[in-house]
Amino acid sequence: MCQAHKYCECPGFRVERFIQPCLLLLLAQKRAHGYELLEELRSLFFQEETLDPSLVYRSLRKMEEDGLILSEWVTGGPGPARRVYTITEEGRAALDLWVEHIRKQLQRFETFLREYSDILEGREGHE
Amino acid sequence: MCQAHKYCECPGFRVERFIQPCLLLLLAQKRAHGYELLEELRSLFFQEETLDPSLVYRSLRKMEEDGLILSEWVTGGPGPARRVYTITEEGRAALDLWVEHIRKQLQRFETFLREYSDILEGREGHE
DNA sequence: TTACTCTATATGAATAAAGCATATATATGA
DNA sequence: TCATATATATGCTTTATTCATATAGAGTAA
Repeated sequence: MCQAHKYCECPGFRVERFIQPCLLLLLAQKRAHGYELLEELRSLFFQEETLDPSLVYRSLRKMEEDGLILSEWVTGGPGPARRVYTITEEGRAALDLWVEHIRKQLQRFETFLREYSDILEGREGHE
Repeated sequence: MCQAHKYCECPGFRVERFIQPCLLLLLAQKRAHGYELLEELRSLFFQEETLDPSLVYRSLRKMEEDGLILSEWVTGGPGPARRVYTITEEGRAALDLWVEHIRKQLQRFETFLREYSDILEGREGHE
């Protein structure tokens, strides 16, 4: 097994994808179906990284179960039938709470990178 | 069940704790034992939030298994025996890779918060 | 000396999140 | 007709996290 793979992308060496808040964010902008959301997630957040469609579809079903979004089947357009999702008021409230968590986590990341810089400076100082 | 609890701290509504990179970061600064690392994690990153000791100890054992850190028992000090960890070269390399991932994730968070601000402005614009 | 607390490490069991493989079906273009 | 893009979904497995609990040394207060 490739070492870089082992320490880059493998479980234990990845940062959570935060799919759920991203889906709520996109659905707060406009109603959309799963495949559309998958494409938007890829272009907006996960560019080069793989994003498993099953994770997106499963997350959507889970969020509907929890009352954060609603779905309805739309037929008649091109291609197969689409399940189109709409965010609920509960979903908007959940998004607002998510934002608080993401702000906190962002601060943790900044702390982390600051501490890391200090270590690098320490290394240089000893040269 | 409390709704705020359900949508704040419960599984599915939290941001990954990134314990492993934090442990590598702290051990890149100085060797330390688990309990010490637990306390440092709490004061530096997780202030008010609960941090389960079992997660820390289990992460440390996993990282030792993976060759990122080494441990030895230290007795003779006050209190029970401590298992003291030292980072390896492999561990330092893993930390460097983690840093890249955290920078990327930080950018995603910034994108997320920017998009969220746009939605809020949209709301205000319609008033 | 007993009870209590703090320090210190660890495991079993359950649940949640994520990844991998795969199935299904429609529509379109070569 | 065959391949590809669109679109959704489930089964299985692994990994991460939480909760509960066990163990034990050392210090301190009653």
